[in-house]
Amino acid sequence: MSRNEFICDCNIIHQEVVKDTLNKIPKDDIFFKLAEFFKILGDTTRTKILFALDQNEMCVCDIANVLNMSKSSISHQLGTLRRSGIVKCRKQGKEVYYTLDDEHIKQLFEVGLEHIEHRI
Amino acid sequence: MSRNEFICDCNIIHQEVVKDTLNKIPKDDIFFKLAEFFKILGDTTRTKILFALDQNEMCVCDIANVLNMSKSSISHQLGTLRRSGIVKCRKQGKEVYYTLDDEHIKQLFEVGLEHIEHRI
DNA sequence: TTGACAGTTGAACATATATTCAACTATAAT
DNA sequence: ATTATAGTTGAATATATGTTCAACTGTCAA
Repeated sequence: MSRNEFICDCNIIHQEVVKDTLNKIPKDDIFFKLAEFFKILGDTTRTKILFALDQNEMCVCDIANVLNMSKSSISHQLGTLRRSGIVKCRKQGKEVYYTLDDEHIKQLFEVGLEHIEHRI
Repeated sequence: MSRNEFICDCNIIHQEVVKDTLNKIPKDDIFFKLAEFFKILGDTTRTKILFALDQNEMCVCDIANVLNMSKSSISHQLGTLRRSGIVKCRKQGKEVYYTLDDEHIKQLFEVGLEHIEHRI
């Protein structure tokens, strides 16, 4: 069992390590969801929105002014964040107010910033 | 001061909130680096690689076998992870062995998984 | 020296995604 | 009722990115 048992184009050099890892590795859908979550955080517009909402509840126009971007663009991103369960909104009159809906965001930012500092 | 002072296409509805947020918000390059870091984690292939490396030091072929993907693809992703300072490698003979080079990865995975659980 | 294999790399291709634009809904004010 | 504004949405466009392919380097063994 050293070759051609997998689709990949190389031999298994360390059978035990590979076997051990295959035993421990979670199912694909876990990685899919995990990557999907981090992908949401992997955009400057969204990270700015999340930072802003961590400071204050804000309506779409407020956010657009803070980021100096169009309402449409912000609204699209807020939709993405809402569908991911990271922000929630409440409607009041003509305005829609957004807040964070995830207690991990601040923590993730802190860890992320630590990584950045560590890399300078 | 309620209009046309910013490029964005809407009024400032809550001046104080906007002002307060603008005072607190970090500079663009911070968000750029932060998003860049999270973007790295926002791909299933890379999250799998990182999980695998968190279990064992592995060479490229080992990882390719675990993920059932081509050497080339894995090598490209390892390059991305290396340039981001998330993994490091050592060469021994023909093989190149990779390990994690960031103490935050496990922590980030845990927080990410908490978010996923919370969303089910 | 020759062949085999681990790994890297650049180009090409396919796919994903962020922003813009235009049209639309809903609410408030006159 | 009409007008103005907040916000949403789908299509289009431009850009970013992941994988494949082919060519390449470096190391080991015969």
